[in-house]
Amino acid sequence: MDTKYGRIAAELREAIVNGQYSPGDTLPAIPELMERYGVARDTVRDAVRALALEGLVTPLRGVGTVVRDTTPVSLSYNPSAPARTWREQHGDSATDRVVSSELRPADAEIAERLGIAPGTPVVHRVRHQSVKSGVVQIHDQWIPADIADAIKAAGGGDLADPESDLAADLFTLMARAGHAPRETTETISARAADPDEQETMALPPEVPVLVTLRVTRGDGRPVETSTFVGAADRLRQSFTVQLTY
Amino acid sequence: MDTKYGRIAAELREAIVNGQYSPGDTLPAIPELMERYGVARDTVRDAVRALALEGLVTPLRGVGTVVRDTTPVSLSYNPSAPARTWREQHGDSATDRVVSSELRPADAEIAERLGIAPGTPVVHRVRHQSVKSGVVQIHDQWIPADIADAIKAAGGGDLADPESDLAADLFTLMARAGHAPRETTETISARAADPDEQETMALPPEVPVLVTLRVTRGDGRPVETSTFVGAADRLRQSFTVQLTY
DNA sequence: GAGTGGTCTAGACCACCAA
DNA sequence: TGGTGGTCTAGACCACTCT
Repeated sequence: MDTKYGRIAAELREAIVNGQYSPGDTLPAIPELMERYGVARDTVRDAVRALALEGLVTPLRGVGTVVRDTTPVSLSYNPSAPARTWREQHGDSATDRVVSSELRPADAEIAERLGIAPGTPVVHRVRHQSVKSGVVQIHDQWIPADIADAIKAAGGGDLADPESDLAADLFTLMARAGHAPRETTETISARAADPDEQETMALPPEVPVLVTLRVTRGDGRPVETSTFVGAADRLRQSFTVQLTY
Repeated sequence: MDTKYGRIAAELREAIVNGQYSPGDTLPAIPELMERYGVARDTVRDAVRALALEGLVTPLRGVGTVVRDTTPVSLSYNPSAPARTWREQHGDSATDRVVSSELRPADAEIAERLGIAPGTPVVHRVRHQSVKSGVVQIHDQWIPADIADAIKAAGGGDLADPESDLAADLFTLMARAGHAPRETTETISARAADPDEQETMALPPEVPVLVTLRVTRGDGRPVETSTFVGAADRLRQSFTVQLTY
């Protein structure tokens, strides 16, 4: 890059990856960078925008340009033990917090994913999955109300109550309640983050999100569907499939 | 968005999704938009940049701001028939072209993925996988040279020759040559596109790429590793896993 | 209130492409 | 050569956060 803002971005990038700025630190303010490099305000902003685009920094009005933590977070799909919890995968400093859980009528998209009529009651649960540096994935999950009822009847706990401590992981509870998951399909894509997502995960607008749609089927019907949204520059999703040749 | 550039972007976005501009068309030039909206040049550019960030348009110097084709392209992973070809998945207008194929020493990363010593010869194949509107995925593949030799000896064709027509899909050839694939692991993430990728897939710099790393193992050793890089706003990758509860 | 980043202007020059 | 987008300036005003 032989532009001014490109050179400034390169210098700042170098300083960040070399550890001269640590995650949480703020870069020098725009007026200071203007003076240091002898350029106009918009030139500095172009440089900062380039870094934000790479996911290295998050400019915050009234605060400064904050250096992000870009340590990768891996999600692995292991068919023989697919329901490992977030904390089991990421250690004790990780948290998986249920932020809401309620009974609602299914909208058109969820109804289609679950193979039910729109308006049928479903339990909608939202979790924020975090590592030390903050929320890295938002998990929206929908479960048909009759399956939630079966789990409650089997002593598994009340899914629609965000305060309820469940007796085990959801798939195990489903199995105990006679709705054992048999097969799961995930569809992965990426897109720009919406403002809500930017706020919860402290993402600069330029960092995309990895979006995973999951539909889990039991015997003859879907038992659960989920949408996972995570910071694309930090998540790695892996899975293994057996082949027959 | 109650900024000027946000409103201009919204109007242009509306016109694009409504079909007033078709893929390949150019938006009105910057000076015309300046006059139409009564704003300064950089305000128009901010609006155009927002659209480029969403993957809707690609500004090209000397040409204009070109509207992109954003039809989604789905990739599905079907364990019972995992080696479906690109054309089988996407129809006759799709192409899967081998752009290079050569014998080379493995670099450190590839050696690690294949479990061999750095410098061991491997066949490196590069394909461009396209749909009607252009290249949407770049597939880099590495195969240990001894396995390529075994395939050649079994009459499957010369992998290192980009002109060679192979007798069947690679995994089938491997099975015939005594190196049947047994298991494959894919790791998916997303990141900004590098300049090469931007050029081959006609991506605006703001559109991220979905990156899939694949390692395929046969009996006791990796038989192949691949890197797939595709336009994240167009690709959907899905896979299905059987569960046991 | 002081300091931060966000938006916007009017004008200039440059790099690139097509006819 | 004329038109396109890309960069850059100097200055202004605004929105937001923190103390």
